[in-house]
Amino acid sequence: MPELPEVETVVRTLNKTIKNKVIKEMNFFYKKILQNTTEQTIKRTLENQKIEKISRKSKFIIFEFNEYVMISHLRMEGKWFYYPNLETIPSKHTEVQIIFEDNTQLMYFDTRKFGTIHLFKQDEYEHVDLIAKLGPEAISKNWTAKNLYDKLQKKKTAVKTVLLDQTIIAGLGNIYVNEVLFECKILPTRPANEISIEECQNIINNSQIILQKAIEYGGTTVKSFQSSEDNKGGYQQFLKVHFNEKKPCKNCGNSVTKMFVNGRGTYICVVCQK
DNA sequence: CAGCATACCTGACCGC
DNA sequence: TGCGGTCAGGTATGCT
Repeated sequence: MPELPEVETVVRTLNKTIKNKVIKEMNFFYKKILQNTTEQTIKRTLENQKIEKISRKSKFIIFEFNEYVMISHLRMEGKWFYYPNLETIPSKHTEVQIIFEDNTQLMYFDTRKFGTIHLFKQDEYEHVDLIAKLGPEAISKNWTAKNLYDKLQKKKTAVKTVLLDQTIIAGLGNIYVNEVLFECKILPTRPANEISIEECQNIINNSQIILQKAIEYGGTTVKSFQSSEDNKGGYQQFLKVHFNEKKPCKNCGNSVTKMFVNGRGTYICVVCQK
């Protein structure tokens, strides 16, 4: 499901619904979701503990407890839904059920089973590769044109592929990178080392504008993205090229083309993007 | 190390 | 109706 705006939306929703709740019981129906721990260990560690807050690092959701953090990555289709009572019971694609002391609950669903959960000590997680290797956040002020330019200079692959590399820049995914490159009038297939410093500045500016706006609208609902069961994203209406194959380009009216770059669906206007 | 292919999974959709 | 192929918001791993 999620790129940075969708994950941010989920985190905001979770802070409204489950912050300060104490876990009574955790159930894992798909145990392979646990990457660096076991069902027995995570239950022993987190049951009876309070979720102090939920934060985000790039596309990772961080459930913060007193001494530990549980880190969830939704990958393509993961969803955390809150239910105010116990009437909803786990179903076919429920992988995790967290029941709180007040008999409310949180469930994790993931049809494709790509999502992951890690358990770390609170004071160690920022230093593990998973988190430490991430590049600057696409919406942070620390991301400068010079910084991006220097990184792109070292790569000969398609600029789109490099922008999707989370160790270069964290938070862009396939939808928004397509939108950003369209807005910048840059062909996704251009070799990264041929992107000028002015174009780097343009990529940064447009990434920040697009991601911020997507956050305001609660993300983009593709198929089933929802931050909660009754809350769908609203950014789809602003997509200019993604999902717009054969529709007229919003700038010039030429038909939007779909192609593949490094195996990912890529939407462009061949007239506007150079 | 760079760059590319493949693996991880399931379901929806399309053409025959 | 069924079958086979393709595609989907992501990332880790392994090959050349």
